[in-house]
Amino acid sequence: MKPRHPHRSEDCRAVSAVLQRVGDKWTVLVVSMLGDGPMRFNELRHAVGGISQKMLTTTLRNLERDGFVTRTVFPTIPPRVDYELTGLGRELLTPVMALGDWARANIDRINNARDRFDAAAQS
Amino acid sequence: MKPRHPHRSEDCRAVSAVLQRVGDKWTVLVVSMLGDGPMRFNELRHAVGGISQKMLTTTLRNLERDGFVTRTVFPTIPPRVDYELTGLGRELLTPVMALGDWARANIDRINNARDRFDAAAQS
DNA sequence: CAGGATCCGGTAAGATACTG
DNA sequence: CAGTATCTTACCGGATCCTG
Repeated sequence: MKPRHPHRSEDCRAVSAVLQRVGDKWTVLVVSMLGDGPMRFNELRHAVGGISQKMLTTTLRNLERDGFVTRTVFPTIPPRVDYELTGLGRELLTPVMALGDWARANIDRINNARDRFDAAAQS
Repeated sequence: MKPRHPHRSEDCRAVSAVLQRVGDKWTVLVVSMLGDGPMRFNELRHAVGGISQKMLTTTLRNLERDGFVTRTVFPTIPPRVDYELTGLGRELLTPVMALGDWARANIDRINNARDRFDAAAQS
């Protein structure tokens, strides 16, 4: 009687790939910050906090590559670059936020399980 | 007029931490396989496909540590170990599946964006 | 201001061999 | 069967310095 949805290997890989992008160290933070509207590089850097400029650059490049953000350069002096979520990026935000809400709601349970496991492994 | 939900730094970190666990290379595959019911080690290994026994072991240990799966040892010969999702694990499956569905639905758009970006970067 | 270039350390990930 | 132990490789993430 189980629903038994297929688990097509190919699909699972695609899901896994997307989750790996989303799950890398900074992506979610950056995307959720951009959820409030376009931001400049250093503005983003400061808002996220604790990210190096290198990692912010690579994170943004990857997001741009996958079509989640647009990069707009204003050829002024000093230069100015705006990053903004695309439609795809905003759509991504929905399931990610859902997972985020779940995480917030259950982080205590996870931490408790972790503490119990570590305590049990102590012996 | 934006909703402007808070982005409490602490919360975002927790979310990010959970996403990193969920987003590591094999976790989603393993959890989704276990979504159909308990499985043994090698059964899981074969079902996932392409995972080394070492990575499967560490993935399962981490999932056990965080309270997502239980590990049941039958002291028979040959030994038998069943892995099964906990309640927490099954709850996790819901938002993860939602993200998975989104990923399946949009993988083409992502790949297209990627191809376009790479083609543009060619010059 | 926004980043490119470079170096370095830590850890993830795989292959292989061995064990209860 | 279900791991553990060990080794090697690869890449991630950070720090620092430099440029238009």
